[in-house]
Amino acid sequence: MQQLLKRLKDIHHISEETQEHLLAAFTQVVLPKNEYLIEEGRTCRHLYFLEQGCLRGFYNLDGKEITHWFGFENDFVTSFHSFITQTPAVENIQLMEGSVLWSISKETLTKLLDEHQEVERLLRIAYEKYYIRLEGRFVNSQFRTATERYEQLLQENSQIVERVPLGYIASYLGISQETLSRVRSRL
Amino acid sequence: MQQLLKRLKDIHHISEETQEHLLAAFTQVVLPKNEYLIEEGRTCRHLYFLEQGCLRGFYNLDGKEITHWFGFENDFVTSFHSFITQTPAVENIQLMEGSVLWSISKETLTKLLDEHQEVERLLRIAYEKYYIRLEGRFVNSQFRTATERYEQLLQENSQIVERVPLGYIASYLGISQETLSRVRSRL
DNA sequence: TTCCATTTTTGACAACAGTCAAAAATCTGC
DNA sequence: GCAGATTTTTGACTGTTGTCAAAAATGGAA
Repeated sequence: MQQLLKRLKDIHHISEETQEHLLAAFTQVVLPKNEYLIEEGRTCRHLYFLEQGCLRGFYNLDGKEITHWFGFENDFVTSFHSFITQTPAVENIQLMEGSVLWSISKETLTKLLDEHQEVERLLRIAYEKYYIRLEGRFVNSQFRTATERYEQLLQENSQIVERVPLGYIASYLGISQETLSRVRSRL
Repeated sequence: MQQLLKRLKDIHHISEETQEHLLAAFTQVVLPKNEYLIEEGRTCRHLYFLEQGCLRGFYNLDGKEITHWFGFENDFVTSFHSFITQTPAVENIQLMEGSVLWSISKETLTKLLDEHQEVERLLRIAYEKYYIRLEGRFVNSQFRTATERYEQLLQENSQIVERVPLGYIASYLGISQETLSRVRSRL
């Protein structure tokens, strides 16, 4: 739980009192490999902090599974669209390893936001960070070739390459598994 | 200015008092076609509300201009990365039509955030909306063909097609101008 | 209206990436 | 350690898109 607290404090300063309330709001969840955290069609009522393990978000397109993001240690994960709008998720989130997570419900978070101005600010800053991170990924994905994207992944996110099956990485990069295999053998 | 107020109120309820402070914080800016709002390498110190007109964000990649987003009436625009982190912008923002904007500086916004909890919440909710909008665009851009992306643009954002030169749209969709021209002639 | 600059279209060709299919390698549970 | 399932690689072929170059169309200013 110290990990979660550290991550929160890295985003924005939190008073002792708010720290206590925040930590009390999270519940530990331990799940085995391949389990689903969120399933398509169901509304996502929790936000999770991933303490240990890794997972992927994917959706179905023309019968194929498209993995569009990965989560690792110290990430906050959920289907953001579903969690924010409280509408059914279009994606699935599945554990790629047995994982330890900390969960907070939408209601509890809303309550904290009302009661602690610091939490409101913390969340605003967290969204800022997440926004510009997504923007960076978007720009890179659209305007670089498959090989360039893989090379960049190797440099900036080598743990993905080490911990994730090639097929998932291929769809994450927006290319076929065969092409990725060839790109890799060329390097 | 009523347009700006309406847009803010659509995001989240604002008290009369906060409304006054908010509106007083914005300054009108009128700029002609082709003018730059933000230039690559300079740090962006303002957030803008676009009341009338349209503009594009683009950056240079291997000597080519890549337009990666457009702004139209009622959009909040800036180089978010530069504005949030206060580091030099990697992108340019250029007016595609003569435009009327309302500008707020980073310092003024920071002050408002400190003094009005409502503004903090409004901004948090705005980021939520912008985040899930970007997420949707990301998913579509990476996993659909050029033709599909253009068809979707026609359906969901026909004003882009009507108001923006084809060359800008092509790079927005991540394809060459020639390919877009052929896609269009086939429809 | 006319001229010039800009934007869009068309053609020919090359390169990159996708698909289908099968073989090879790797991982898992017993 | 073995058998079966899963994952990765390889091969042959196809199709889409990019590039370069030139022609056609469009738009704006005088």
